[in-house]
Amino acid sequence: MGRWEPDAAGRLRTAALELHVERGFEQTTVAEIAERAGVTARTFFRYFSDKREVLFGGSEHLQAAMVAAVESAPAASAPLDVVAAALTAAAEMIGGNRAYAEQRWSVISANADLRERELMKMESLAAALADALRGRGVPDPRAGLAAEAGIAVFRVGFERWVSGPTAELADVLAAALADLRVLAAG
Amino acid sequence: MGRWEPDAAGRLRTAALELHVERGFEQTTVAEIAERAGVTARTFFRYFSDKREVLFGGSEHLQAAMVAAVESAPAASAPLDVVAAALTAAAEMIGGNRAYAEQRWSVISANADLRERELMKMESLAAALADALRGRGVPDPRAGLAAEAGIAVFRVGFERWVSGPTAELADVLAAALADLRVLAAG
DNA sequence: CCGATGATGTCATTGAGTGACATCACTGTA
DNA sequence: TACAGTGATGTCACTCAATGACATCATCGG
Repeated sequence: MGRWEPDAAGRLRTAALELHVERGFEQTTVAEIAERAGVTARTFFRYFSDKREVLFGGSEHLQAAMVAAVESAPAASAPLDVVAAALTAAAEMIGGNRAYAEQRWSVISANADLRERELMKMESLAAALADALRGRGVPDPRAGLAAEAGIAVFRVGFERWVSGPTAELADVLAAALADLRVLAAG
Repeated sequence: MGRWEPDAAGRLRTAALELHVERGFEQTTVAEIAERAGVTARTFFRYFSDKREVLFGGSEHLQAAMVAAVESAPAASAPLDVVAAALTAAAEMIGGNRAYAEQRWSVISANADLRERELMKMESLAAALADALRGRGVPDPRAGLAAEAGIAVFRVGFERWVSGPTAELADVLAAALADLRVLAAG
């Protein structure tokens, strides 16, 4: 046992989400989040590089899972099928916590600065996927394109999933990818 | 003639780009930009909602041109062909000033906050294109998907254009779109 | 000549973010 | 047992982005 309550970062994440739901992101100061978590604002910035970052905790795990799915896909798979495997991996990781996803989404979509950060995370994801595709031998303009297209599918599908009626995330993403294929063929 | 030098916004844009090229975005304060432009920092914030926005002046025009291209495309065109028309319109608007685009790009790509804002502008563009496609009768999941895919093509193509050897932006974008079609078919 | 207008300046304030340094429980080791 | 080292946290001071309130003043219409 340490000198302090354990898991300061987790407490900060919880406190932040609570306060953001209660009164909105802009109306919440870092000092207030820190106070609810039982630390000071200085400690907040030791765990999170800025005020927004506290809402984007699991993004490295999601990225790692999607990259792993790309790397472990059959060697013969076409690029977009590999991307499909990455989307399935993402759905497995996120699709189970719809209530949490919805709450977090309501906070993020209500604030422009948070939407910006979300886009940045998606772009980082796309860059990692593109790298992984290049590692499989997909040549350069196509690797980036397949990755970006995959992220576009993810974003459109995810938004439909959190906003719309009950459905499995994996199914929504698969349908969106199928739609993209139809579009490109038409 | 006004009481002050005209075109304060233009002077601020010029001063900002100069300073950002000279010493980088983070190492430049709003007060310094304003001083070089001959105004105060308070005036800077009257023209631009935040420090980053001064670098994204023409984005409304680009958006308007692309939306207009979508709206004036032949009624029989498939969604992705309509998007292609929008990309052509974008290339016409941007493709001429490669030196400026390169300078601006070097500033933006060197800073995470600016890349975030750039992504936000792209997303706003995608939303506007999706709206325009819906206005043409493209049903809802596909409109968003086609718009996002088009923006993905634009981003990948634009980056290739500014970074790579001499080529026409319109050609690079057309090639990227063709690549996307190949990917989706494969 | 005068009052309205609009662009700008001045001032005060809040809050994000950072660097420097102090504190203090716990750990291992002599 | 004592003591130096480590690591997480607190404290303090500071810079700078961003905003609201109010003052200033040249120009324009009457």
